[in-house]
Amino acid sequence: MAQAIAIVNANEFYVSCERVFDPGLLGRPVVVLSNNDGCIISRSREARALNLTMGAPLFKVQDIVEANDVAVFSSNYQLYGDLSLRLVEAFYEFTPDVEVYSIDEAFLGLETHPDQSFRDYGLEIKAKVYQWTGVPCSLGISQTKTLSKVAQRFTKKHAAAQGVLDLTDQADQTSVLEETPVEDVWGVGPAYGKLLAGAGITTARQLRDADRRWVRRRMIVVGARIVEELRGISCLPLERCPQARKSVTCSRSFGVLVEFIEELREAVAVYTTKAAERRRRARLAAGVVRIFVSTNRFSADPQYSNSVTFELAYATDSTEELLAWTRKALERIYRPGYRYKKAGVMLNHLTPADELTTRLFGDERFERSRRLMKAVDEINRKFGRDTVRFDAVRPGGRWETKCLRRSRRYTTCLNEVLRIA
DNA sequence: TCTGGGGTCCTAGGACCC
DNA sequence: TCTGGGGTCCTAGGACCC
Repeated sequence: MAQAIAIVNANEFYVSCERVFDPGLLGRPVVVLSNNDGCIISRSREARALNLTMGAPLFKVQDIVEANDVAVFSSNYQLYGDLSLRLVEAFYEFTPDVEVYSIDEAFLGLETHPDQSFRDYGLEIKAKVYQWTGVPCSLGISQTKTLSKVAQRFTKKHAAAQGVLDLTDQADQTSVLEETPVEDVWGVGPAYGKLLAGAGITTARQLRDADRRWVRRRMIVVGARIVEELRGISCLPLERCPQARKSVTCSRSFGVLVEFIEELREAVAVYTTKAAERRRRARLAAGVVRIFVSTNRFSADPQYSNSVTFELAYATDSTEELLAWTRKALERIYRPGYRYKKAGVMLNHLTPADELTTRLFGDERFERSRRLMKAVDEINRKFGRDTVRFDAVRPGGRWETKCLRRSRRYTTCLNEVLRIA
């Protein structure tokens, strides 16, 4: 029995999700935009060929988009999240050793029988995922996560090996690492890429064979681990149980610039509610609340950004209580005379909500508040988001994030399901 | 006119304590 | 004038990921 780690990565995931429900998009250039319809965050192969780069602001590439009839979508996270769950279900058909790494990829612990190659096994996984979801993916297989990533990116980039590359053999590793630019290694970003280039290290193979102490000194333990992993020594084990979140943020850019505190208040209240709902779903209470506001950093307007953090005497998961805190926080940092572009709410020091200590004062009121939240959550679950809400929470303001080209929520919203005429 | 959002980990350095 | 050593805790900031 042979063992290895595989990374399965959905190709152009958001674009692929859009294509699942609209096959007319196949073969066409397609892009998906970030929140507020700002930047390109997913591109089809055809869009890439038009030089539409990752992260490009839409307004800067509008000419290319129009000249080539590029299909443009706002991001539809309900749809992508739902398809992501279906991908994971497919993975579990093959192994219980699944680490969901992000919305579009997972590490799998693989075991094969002597008469089965990793590559054949990988092809089976790829086929099953496609059959179940309609989403194409690529796989890399090797001894460590970092090597598997190298393999997966290599097969994707060179459209080689039908999207499944087994890189468990050492001689193969050396030749692929040699052809891999060092910035393509998982964990090497722009800053480290530059540092390494300065030292004459431009390929993944050179990094693998670099002096350990030098790397440890200049790229801290993170870099040292990368080198070990490239040498086939696993430092990043598969994590089957996801670690509990340490923080949760809800922040958005505004659709229009906001000057007055009344509108900021509405936005902050909406973000607070979202963050609190997410925490209650995960049964976690927050001990620290932080809010921030900022102007548009790209504009020539006077700039201001600030944040404030409150440590709560008692952790809470009640929207009611959190709203009071974030409202107070906003008063503290709001300065008139600026045009605000963005605000956000962050919850920290998350602790299990069932283990909250009894409060010395006001515990009864807190319990009442929690019962209220429970009822609110149930109603909203049954009848849809914001069926009941606090008065401070007013969605639909001018400030709301733009989302003009969202496809239908085919899988999560009953009145948006696909119709067949 | 229009430029995303949500995370993690690691370290240096300051504050503070004995 | 001379001015220790070691520990902990916290935060800000850098780097990376998707």
